[in-house]
Amino acid sequence: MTGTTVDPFDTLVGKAATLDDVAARAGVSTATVSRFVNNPQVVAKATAERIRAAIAETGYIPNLLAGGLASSKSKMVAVLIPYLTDSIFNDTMQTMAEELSAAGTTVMLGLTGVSEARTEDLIRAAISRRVDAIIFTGPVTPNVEQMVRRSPALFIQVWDLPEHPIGIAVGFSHHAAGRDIARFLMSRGYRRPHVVTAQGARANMRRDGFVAEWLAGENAAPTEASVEVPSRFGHARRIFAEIRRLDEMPDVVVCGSDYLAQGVIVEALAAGLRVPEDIAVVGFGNSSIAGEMRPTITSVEVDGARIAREAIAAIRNRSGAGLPQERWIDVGFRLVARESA
Amino acid sequence: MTGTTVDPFDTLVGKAATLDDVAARAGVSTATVSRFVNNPQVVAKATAERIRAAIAETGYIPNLLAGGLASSKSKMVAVLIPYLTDSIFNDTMQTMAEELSAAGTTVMLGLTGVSEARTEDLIRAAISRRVDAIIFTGPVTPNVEQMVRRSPALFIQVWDLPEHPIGIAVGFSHHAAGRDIARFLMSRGYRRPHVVTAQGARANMRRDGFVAEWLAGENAAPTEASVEVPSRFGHARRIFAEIRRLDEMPDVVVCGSDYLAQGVIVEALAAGLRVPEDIAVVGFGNSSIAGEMRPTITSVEVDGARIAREAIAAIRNRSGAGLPQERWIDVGFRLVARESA
DNA sequence: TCATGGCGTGAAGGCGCTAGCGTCTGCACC
DNA sequence: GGTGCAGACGCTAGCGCCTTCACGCCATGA
Repeated sequence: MTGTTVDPFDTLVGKAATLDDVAARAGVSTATVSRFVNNPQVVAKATAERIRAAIAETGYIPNLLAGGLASSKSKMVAVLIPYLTDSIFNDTMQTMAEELSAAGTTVMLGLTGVSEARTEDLIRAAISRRVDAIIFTGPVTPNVEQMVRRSPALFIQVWDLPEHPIGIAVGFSHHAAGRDIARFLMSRGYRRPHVVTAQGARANMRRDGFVAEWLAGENAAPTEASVEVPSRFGHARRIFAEIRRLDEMPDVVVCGSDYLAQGVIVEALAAGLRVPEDIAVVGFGNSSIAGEMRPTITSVEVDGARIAREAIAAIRNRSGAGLPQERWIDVGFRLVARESA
Repeated sequence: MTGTTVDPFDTLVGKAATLDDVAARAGVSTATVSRFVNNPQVVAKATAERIRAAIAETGYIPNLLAGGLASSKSKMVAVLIPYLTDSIFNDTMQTMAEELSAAGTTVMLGLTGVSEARTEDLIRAAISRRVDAIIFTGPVTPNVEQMVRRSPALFIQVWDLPEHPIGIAVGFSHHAAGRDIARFLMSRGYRRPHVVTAQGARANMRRDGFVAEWLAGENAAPTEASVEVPSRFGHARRIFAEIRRLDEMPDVVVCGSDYLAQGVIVEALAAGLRVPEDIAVVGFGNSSIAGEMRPTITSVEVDGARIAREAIAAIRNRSGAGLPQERWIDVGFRLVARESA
């Protein structure tokens, strides 16, 4: 099945057809072919038919590098997220990629991790390609801000609502989400939460929201733990081991993602504990697994797909009429009570 | 937090600097600046320093649309996978995106789903952007084959080793993987496997490999079930319910992904069964959860990161010397026996 | 001293396409 | 038959950059 050595170049036959080739073949000017490609209804029926045929015969595929250069519109948007695996942004990303390509827009994917240098490189790369928009999730460094302000690309910060967005923001208040989780747990009578926070700005905002509300309720301070981002299933072993070493077992574990929550449940069950009777668990993100796990996981639903759609609408809106837009789009969140807490 | 209406355009200050601006400021020709940007070591030390300063002062960011057009090299590769969520390609994708952007190459992401039309659109879009390579996973339709053969882009099929790859292939034999799972289960004394296959070419090859080997061992035919792709955690409920309705309970469930395997384990445990004593489970892909689940999941390890690296090496190799390359790169696989079977 | 050869640089011609500006044609109307 | 008016189309000047070619300069060796 291996060993044969070939030159993969050999598949190429001749040179790719250009607008000129098509135009010559159809007996029209390049301008008309260009119009046909970008705006078919402005060319006459008969001409359109000839051009269509010429394109089919030549196998012409437009060169968007040239087109983008000439029109200074790239029909490309960059989407920058920290991780792909076990990521809370998965739904957003999936919807984004689906809807953008359905609309004929190319998606440039960038994985920033937690590195500022990497982030800046990716922003620079995006601007280099003259993307129409940059969809971004994460903290904005001064360098990034400067580059972005200089660029005509629309800058969209998603999954958060910063006070001073550079462009526009589509997200929700993480502080409020944390607060609502605290209220929910208090209403259910939980007394000793253990808060597991991932090392990231947004997770910290939720944590602060939770703790502030919790303390406002005249409760003792919750115990806490921290995990690296992304907050994954696999972190659960250590987290659970730590919990067992606490002086007093918490009665509920507040997790930064449903994957981590799932892991904690698995560990608890394996240790012979009942969930939620012996220990309750709360997730975040309402990933599909939250409703599918046994027990089902109480979580905070964030409509990732809607975030994607709002972002895309903003892009379309701007490239169209250039209307003034809302600077913040709050998609809210919703606590979904299930079996685990 | 909302309501203020602004024009996000207001962030733009003037026009982006071009090569000419930098050249004028540094007192050199555009050719020299271009050389500095693409191949710094060929310009003299002192000149380089002047150019560096000019770039910093102007905030120049190269226009890769123009650069690509002129050089007919886009420094961009398209990566086309079916899904992002719960996908077995996640590791490959993550590594791909990390290493490519580290190498200054832009990643164009395309989600093909299971639609041939969508796939063809994405291939066309990739060629439109004159990508250097297309990394592809899935069946190749005649239309795709034709477009790809006409294009100078390197076509790399990953996660599989088709008999007649269009460009090159990086993967492993799914048939052999299925066969080895069968052998493993026979050696462990299992008698009644239940095979859950996702609706996809590769999954079917594994299934065929499994069944052929199983029957060769003078065993009764296994029971089977099928799930939509991607084979996810959430499918487990239905699968498990079906299993319970079988005349005879299987003693092992062979799953198309670790996520599904995880789901089956959760269902089994929730039903009071012991894993693997009452029912064993085998996954596929050796995702991180396989080693983290309780019980840990027996799975087939495929080095997704290596697939990514081999693919990238092939691209680099070709754009460099253009050496003849292996047409097939077999990264193999490895059955990892753990607690669940 | 003079040829030789690098090395660093500049000039100029595209790369393939778009968009503004103009022209031409056909048709309705007077 | 002349006029006006669109609709359809062609011309042309770039978009910003890369790359070949040629040139001048200086160090080297004979």
